[in-house]
Amino acid sequence: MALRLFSDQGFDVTTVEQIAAEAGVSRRTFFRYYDSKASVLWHEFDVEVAALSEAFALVPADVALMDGIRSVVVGVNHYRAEDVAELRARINLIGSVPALQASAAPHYDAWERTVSTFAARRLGQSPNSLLPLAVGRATLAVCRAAFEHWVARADADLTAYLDEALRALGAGFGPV
Amino acid sequence: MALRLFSDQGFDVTTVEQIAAEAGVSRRTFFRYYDSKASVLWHEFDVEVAALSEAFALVPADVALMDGIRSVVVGVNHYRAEDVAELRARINLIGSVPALQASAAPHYDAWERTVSTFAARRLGQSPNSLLPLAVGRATLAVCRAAFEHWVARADADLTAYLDEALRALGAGFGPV
DNA sequence: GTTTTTTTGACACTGAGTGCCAGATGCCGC
DNA sequence: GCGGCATCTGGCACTCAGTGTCAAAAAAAC
Repeated sequence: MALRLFSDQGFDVTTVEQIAAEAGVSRRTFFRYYDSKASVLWHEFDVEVAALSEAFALVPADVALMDGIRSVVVGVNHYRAEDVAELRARINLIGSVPALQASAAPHYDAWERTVSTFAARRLGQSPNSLLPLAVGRATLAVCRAAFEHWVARADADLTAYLDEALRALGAGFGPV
Repeated sequence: MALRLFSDQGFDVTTVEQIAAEAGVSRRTFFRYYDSKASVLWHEFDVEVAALSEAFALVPADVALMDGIRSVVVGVNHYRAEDVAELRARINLIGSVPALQASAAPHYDAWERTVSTFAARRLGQSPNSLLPLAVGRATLAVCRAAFEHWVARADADLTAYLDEALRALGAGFGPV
């Protein structure tokens, strides 16, 4: 499928024509199922957003804000062993191809808004207030750092990096 | 110039042909000075990255990591009163036009790397290590929240929001 | 089996971005 | 001044993503 084409020959040189042919449909039909060439890769990510949102609803009220976020995010990012190779390929592409980084914004936005909504509830503020916004953005930021760090080295579990990054965030990256 | 065209009629419907005509050059020449239609808007931002990098070099060694970051970022974001309107227009466009959000990645990346490099020096680690990466990303994340919050309401100074967001980050968004 | 609705493919079009080449423009020593 | 040089510019042609339109095909409903 598309992921293999992108990984093998590169995202930029792969045309929609090719992807469509691989899938046995016409170019025009491809664009009826996906908004763009890049959006093929974001489907899994969007699924995670939905999972995130469900998991947040189950966090007990006595868990501290950043602890709740950390447990939810780490929990949602447990992958089956047979899916890890594909996950790595996807994150690697997203992290290294400029055209794919460019396509990230709306998906990141939905992810962040999910966290912001949870933070807003906990803080008794609107999701558009400064603090909830900042919490949502910062959470994704450190997770992306963990994702990329994990892809760069094969040495540990993804969740270990996520946990470390989110703990550091919750501690204000200090005391230093 | 381009910013006015984008603000007046919208980014998407403004063609490079128009911008080039406005500047009195050909379409082809436009692309010799700018990589893309969007990159016109990022020049100022890239200038800030350079200023950031210089300011970090002057931070005394006894200032705590997140305090140093906060003072540098806030210091770099003091704008002259006559430039504020243009800044608002630019941030507003960047925050609301999908095509412009998509073009942000390389510029954000440079900004983040500047912060990561400072954090790495302070932590005695490589800029590619998990923690410095996370600090750089998270710092931009909360600043973007502050920028957008500032654009949405006209009520306070930009630096006040930046300061608030960065203080919250340094405190791990707690205690809550 | 016929009508209605959905899905698909073909075609044409816009506009971003790039490679290529020829002409214009500026700059040097002489 | 003038020829030679490098750089800048504009025109042209091309690829490819993405979109609108419409007619044919395929499914679904009756």
